[in-house]
Amino acid sequence: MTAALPDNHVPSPFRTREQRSAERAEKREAVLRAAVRMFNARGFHATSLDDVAASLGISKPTIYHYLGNKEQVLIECVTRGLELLSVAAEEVRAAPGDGLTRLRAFLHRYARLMMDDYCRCVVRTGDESLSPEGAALFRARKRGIDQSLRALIADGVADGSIAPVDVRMAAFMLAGALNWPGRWHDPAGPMSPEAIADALVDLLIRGLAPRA
Amino acid sequence: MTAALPDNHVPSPFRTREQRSAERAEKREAVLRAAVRMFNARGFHATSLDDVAASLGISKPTIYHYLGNKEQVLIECVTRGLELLSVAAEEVRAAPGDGLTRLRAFLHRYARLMMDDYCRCVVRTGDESLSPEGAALFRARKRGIDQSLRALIADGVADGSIAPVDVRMAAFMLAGALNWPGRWHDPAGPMSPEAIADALVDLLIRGLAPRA
DNA sequence: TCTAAATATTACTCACCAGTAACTTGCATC
DNA sequence: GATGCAAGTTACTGGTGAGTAATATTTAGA
Repeated sequence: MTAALPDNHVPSPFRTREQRSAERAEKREAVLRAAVRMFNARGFHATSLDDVAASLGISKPTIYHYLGNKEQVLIECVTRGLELLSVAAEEVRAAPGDGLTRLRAFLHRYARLMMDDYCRCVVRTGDESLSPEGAALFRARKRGIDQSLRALIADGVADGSIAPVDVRMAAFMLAGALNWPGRWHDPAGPMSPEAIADALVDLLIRGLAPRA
Repeated sequence: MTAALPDNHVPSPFRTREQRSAERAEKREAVLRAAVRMFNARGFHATSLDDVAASLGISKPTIYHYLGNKEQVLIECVTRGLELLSVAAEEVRAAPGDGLTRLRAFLHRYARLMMDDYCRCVVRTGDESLSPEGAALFRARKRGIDQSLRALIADGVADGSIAPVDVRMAAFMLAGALNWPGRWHDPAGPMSPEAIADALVDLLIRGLAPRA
């Protein structure tokens, strides 16, 4: 965290412009982090910004100094989560391999991400918490990820590495199964996100029927 | 709806005691039905009892005439949903057949139920909406259903009709995949609950990998 | 040293909503 | 027909929480 300092440098209590701007960004980040944790634990409506502020040892107007209003706090949180998922989707789509290999890679990353605070917030946030404009944006970004997922499935069906399934329905099924950990996973629990992702992806690809 | 009437009977505007009691039950039911729809559409916290009352053309105190408080409204709704799921679980557990056959039957009924208002409410309601006592009861009943699901999977693994999977993880995966329609399914959409259930169960049993 | 911006606070306003009190009307039974 | 219960109403209370105004304090920089 600390940058390399010149010889015999006594750390100055005075900050440069960049340091101040970085500090501001860090504080903003801390607010979002505290907020997303509370939203996930207690729900958006049941969490007051006073609570969030108190958990950081500050007062509510300080939050308004960094973020416009309560909805913007939520939007920033879900946007961060959506960004993580989108990046995963893009990277996998650009990778080589047949449909099933790439789908498996995506599912694995998706499952692990679902145990991240911001991604959990994406799954736990319903449209009803947002204003019409916010909800429209939210839906659009989710649709983008869903379409990446469908494209991967369609590729696999086309190249024969995936069984000839209904693409839309398969995408719903996979999303449901992989979103669920966002609701029940306990970070303090015994299973690591990695192990959970392994097990889930394997079950989804192979199914429950015994292999002949 | 109307009972068989004696010859030449002119319907009386006066109700018997049973009729009045049935009417009361019917009105109570209508309140729950209107409430669960709104809870599903807008979320519990975002729905006021004034809104629910207005949608029925009555006033809020009337709701309190039939139900104790807002939480009790929610509890009645989720209890109805849990009851439907429990009954399905019990019937399937009592039925004959190998593990896979019975599991498939349960999954199918579960998937269809998930498109019922009360069952959707079960999935969409988080513990945070309830008081500690309410949440404990809610969790206990959900655990019961989960254990039925696990028992069915374990039976199938034992008799060889299901691949040797991790039972806990498989139960999580199945629940996630089947709960999801409760969030996205649009009753006005083109696919019937029956068709959705068929497709999902098939995907879950067979997996995405091509059959050899 | 003086000023302006950034950071934070206390102390409010305003709206919404759960829940209640007190009252009205109508039906049913004695 | 008097009495009492059931079903509703209007009009309130009280609490909570989003968002704001006014203000204090620190720090950067001229």
